[in-house]
Amino acid sequence: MCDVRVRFAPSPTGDPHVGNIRTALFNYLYARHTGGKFIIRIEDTDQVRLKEGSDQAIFDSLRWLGITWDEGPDIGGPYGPYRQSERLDLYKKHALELVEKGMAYYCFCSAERLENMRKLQEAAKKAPMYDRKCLGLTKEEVEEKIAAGEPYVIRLKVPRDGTTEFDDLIRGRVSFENSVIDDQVLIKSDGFPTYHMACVVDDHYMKISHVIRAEEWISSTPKHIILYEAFGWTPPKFAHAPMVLAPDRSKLSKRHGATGVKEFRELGYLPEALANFLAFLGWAPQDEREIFSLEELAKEFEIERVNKSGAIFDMNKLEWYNGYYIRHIETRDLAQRVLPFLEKAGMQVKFDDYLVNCVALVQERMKTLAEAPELLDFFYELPEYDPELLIPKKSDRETTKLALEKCYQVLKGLEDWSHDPMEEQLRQASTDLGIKSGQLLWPLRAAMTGKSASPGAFEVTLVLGKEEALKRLENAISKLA
RNA sequence: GCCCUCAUCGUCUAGUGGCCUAGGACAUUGCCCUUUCACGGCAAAGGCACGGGUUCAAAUCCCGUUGAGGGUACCA
Repeated sequence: MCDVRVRFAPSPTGDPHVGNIRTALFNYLYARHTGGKFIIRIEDTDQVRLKEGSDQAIFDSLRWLGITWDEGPDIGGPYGPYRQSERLDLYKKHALELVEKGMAYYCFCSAERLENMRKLQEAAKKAPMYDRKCLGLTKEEVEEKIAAGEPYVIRLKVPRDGTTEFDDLIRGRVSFENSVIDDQVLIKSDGFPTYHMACVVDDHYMKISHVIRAEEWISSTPKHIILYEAFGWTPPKFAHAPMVLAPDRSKLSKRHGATGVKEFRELGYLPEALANFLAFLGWAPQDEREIFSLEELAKEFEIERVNKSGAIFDMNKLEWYNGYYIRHIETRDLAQRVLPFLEKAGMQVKFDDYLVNCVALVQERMKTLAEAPELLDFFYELPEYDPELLIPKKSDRETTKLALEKCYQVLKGLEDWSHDPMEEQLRQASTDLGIKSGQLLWPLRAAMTGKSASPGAFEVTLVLGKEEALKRLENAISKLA
């Protein structure tokens, strides 16, 4: 039994997509579950789509989520290099070996000819496939063309009969007629390998045991298996995870809103929440638990339990997870995480006990870290507000003014600035005035916060401190004068 | 068009032939808690795509239909 070695092989085209990261997560969890290795390989074979700085964006996103790897371009490993652009010779060498064996061939057809050919085939309602024009070239003709500097690609000669099958760990047996598989380009005219070539060669030399990737790769798998066979290599095991879809069931893309990990980070989602949510997109444990840390996921995750059908990325559920994690992490920790969002909103805030005390009061109301500024701003600066805000629905201006003045007296005389005596005396005060507690507490809360929705009156008053509380009461009373 | 894959509440899912009168979570609605907003508690509504088989028994197995998704590139 061979050791488990799995890999995440993104192409560096920008901020990694949550769908890709879900695939990375599954690989990671499988590796950790089995005690195997998790490898990162950068597939930078498309010089056109390549985006500068993407490697870093990918590493950052994974690290942020808590995903660690055992081998990769940044940390090296025994089977490097882990960047395909640094392995070009290897691919070329193996492609030539296939040509030598008669299993691949040079093709000099122009893009225009290929395009015309496809159009004709489509018009004739036939599957568009390369017509093997260049397969008929003699060795001499090929050499002549190469010598003349004609651009060329190397194509795999796919058998025209028989079937290619594989046992997918998630889907069971999948079978393709070879006759529908095109003669895949292996080496492009710029000398770079195609995905199919590079991925097979690398997975072999990096001793990858399981290829866990998204469903969109199912129809490429037979091409890969044919390649493994051509080289005389044993293919790895395959597992094709379901797609991550948008609410309209199409592929999740930018027009549906946030799709990149970095975006979710900036939107104020916690890595714990995103990871937990993503793990549940296409996978679920046997029992009914919903909350899992990465460690717990690694313990429970089984590739055989991954679902077959596409999963819609439901923002509502993500938000719920996020709120849950916000409520359950340490308050000091939350305060720490909230700080950059407050600074970004232009608030003059530093990390201190006051901040922690404030955060404690909004912790169970916060769904994303990005909401922190609007939830906390009044603790630092009382916002402008309409005097009408002070007056509860079931009260009037006079009563409210009286209530506020009473609050002022009570708070001013309150020696023990703590919750229970404050509550006791304020409730007593409303009784004394012959009004309902709401007729006194709403105005107090509104005076303290300048908001219609906020944490409770006692809690806020307590945190603001006597001096500030009295100041805000004076301000409120003058508004009603 | 051709090939492949998939199909349980609106969404994520549990379910591997009898424990299913189909369970949970999110979202929705109502009630409770309550000074507001949240949180929390309780409750309601809501689903096995359709049609045939197989079987004493089917959400579960088989076939077909329909629908959805993916692939069909010198992109990955």
